[in-house]
Amino acid sequence: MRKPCCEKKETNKGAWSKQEDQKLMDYIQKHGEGCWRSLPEAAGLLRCGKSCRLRWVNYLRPDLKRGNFGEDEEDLIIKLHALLGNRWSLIAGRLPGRTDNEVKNYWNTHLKRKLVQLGMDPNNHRLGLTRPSKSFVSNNNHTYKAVNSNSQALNSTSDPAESNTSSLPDLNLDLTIGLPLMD
DNA sequence: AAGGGTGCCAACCGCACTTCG
DNA sequence: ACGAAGTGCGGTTGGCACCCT
Repeated sequence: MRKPCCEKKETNKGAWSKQEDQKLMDYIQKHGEGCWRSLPEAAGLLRCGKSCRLRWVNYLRPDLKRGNFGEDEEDLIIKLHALLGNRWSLIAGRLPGRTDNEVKNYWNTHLKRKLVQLGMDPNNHRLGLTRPSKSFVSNNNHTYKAVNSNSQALNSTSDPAESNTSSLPDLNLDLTIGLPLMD
């Protein structure tokens, strides 16, 4: 059994103060990202490394685009979710300035409901169809799993990309991931 | 004005994966 | 090859703000 990351020391929890944000930003500006475990102590923060990373990634990063999602972003999220399921980090990776947490929250609060209103099942993006949450065997003996229920969904014998093509026939998204540019 | 209900979002938790000695 | 440590990801929750009665 693995120890929790912040067991040894007393750490702050809950909302971040402005001072804490400032300390974290100052430290990362000077030293860059990484070494999250040792960062809190080095930066003078009573937080666990995980908490620091989350705060930076989801809130403090300078390239974040705050504010409402545009219609094009909504469309893209819906299409990507149809293809990838709940792979929020992958989906967020296609939306510059958006974080996985933000995309996930937006999906759960807005887009899920929107699809339901349009008569679509948010789990599989099919019109008027719902699948049971557990895996089952379909008529043609393919085993399906609910796309929403876990991250292993794409490993099932019939992945969402394949099973959703009937409702999203014209998608042509380039999902290749490029290597970061080196100097 | 007050209390309850609901929605939203930031943050936490636990697990899986990756890296390193 | 193996185990420990570090990191990332997705699900869930807590709490605040707003709305309705």
